[in-house]
Amino acid sequence: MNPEEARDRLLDAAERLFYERGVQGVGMDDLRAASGVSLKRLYQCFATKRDLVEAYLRRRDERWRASLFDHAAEHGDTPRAQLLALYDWLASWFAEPDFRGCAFTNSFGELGGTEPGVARIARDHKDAVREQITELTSRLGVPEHRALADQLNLLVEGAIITAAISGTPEAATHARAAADTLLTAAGARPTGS
Amino acid sequence: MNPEEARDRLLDAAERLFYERGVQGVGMDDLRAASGVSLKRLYQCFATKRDLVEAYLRRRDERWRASLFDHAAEHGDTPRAQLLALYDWLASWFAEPDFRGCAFTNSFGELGGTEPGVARIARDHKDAVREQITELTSRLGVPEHRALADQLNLLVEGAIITAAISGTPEAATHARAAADTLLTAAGARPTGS
DNA sequence: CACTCTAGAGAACGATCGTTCTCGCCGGTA
DNA sequence: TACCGGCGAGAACGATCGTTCTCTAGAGTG
Repeated sequence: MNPEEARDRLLDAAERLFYERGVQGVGMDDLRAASGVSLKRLYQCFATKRDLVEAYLRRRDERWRASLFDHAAEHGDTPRAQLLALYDWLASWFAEPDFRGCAFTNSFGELGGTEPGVARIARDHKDAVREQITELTSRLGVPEHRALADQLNLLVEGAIITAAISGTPEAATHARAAADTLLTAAGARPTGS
Repeated sequence: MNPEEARDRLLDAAERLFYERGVQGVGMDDLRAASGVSLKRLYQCFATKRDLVEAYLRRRDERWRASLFDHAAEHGDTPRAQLLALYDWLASWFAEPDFRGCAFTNSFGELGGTEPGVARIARDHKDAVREQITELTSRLGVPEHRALADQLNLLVEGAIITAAISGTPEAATHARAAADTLLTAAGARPTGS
């Protein structure tokens, strides 16, 4: 097994186990067993558990945002439709059987108070999401598009945490309806959807 | 020291330390030191750490909701004003120096995947908050008041997690503005505020 | 005073965990 | 063949932690 493959398998195992059980609920030996990578190679790839946790979060940030905003770009021909498509993506995410909320929110809750690196990665992730939403609202041609983006972002965050803790996906449809109202009130032309 | 006082001091220490560092970041000896209650009495009050964690969360649920909705009742003479007052309460909470988000969200992120008791308490808490918001929207005299309550609740949740991770309190004002828009769109008479 | 009961301080125990070390095996090379 | 370097398996180490146990001192009671 070459080093890149070992690293990928470790990150795959880390993503699955950390997300499912929390960081402190997964031991290095669990990761060895789940990845098939020996402890010696594991510590060659990641000198400490903290390094592995941060690499896991950074990779997840990139993939998660790409998946969300690629979906939006592909499922809407207007900025307004693209913004509403965010909530459709959330709905299908919430329906996945192993959905357990936002990995960054969960990691922040677990480690944010004691691990500044984790807190910073969570903050960077949330900032990046909000920035990409702002990019979409900027194309609506409405005044106060930044304030609108902040409000739409709150609906995204609220839907994720509500769906995670309630265990039901309906928060996505509530968020979508609220977003539709806010878009209309902000002056975005309705698209009929 | 009588048993009730020991219990109170333990719960006070637990609330402060668990909220600040996360459950797994606090040892039983830390709680002993912070509370001044000996380990022997600690285990007389709470047979296991899990029992203490759940008691901490239950007490916090009662106090937190009472504080939020008492403030709403006292700072609004109409249902609409009371609903908007929720976000003012959030703003002052977010500004507290040791604010670190929702204790239930944080505990769910840390332990929800492995401790069903914690997951259930978090779910009960969120359900209770939403129920109390629904109680307020029911007095607005608008159609679809339940859907409106769900949407206002998403703004509350989104504001809490956003303020926690960003470290800034501005999410409360964004949430309030969005709530105002949603209330108006739902047909609630403006109060001028 | 003698006895008993309780509580506190802190040691001890057993489990877990992050990290490192040992050892034996195998592939490449002269 | 003889050597060598790196690898995997898993033991070992040291720290932490939840929980229990020991020992001692003191308060209450006759």
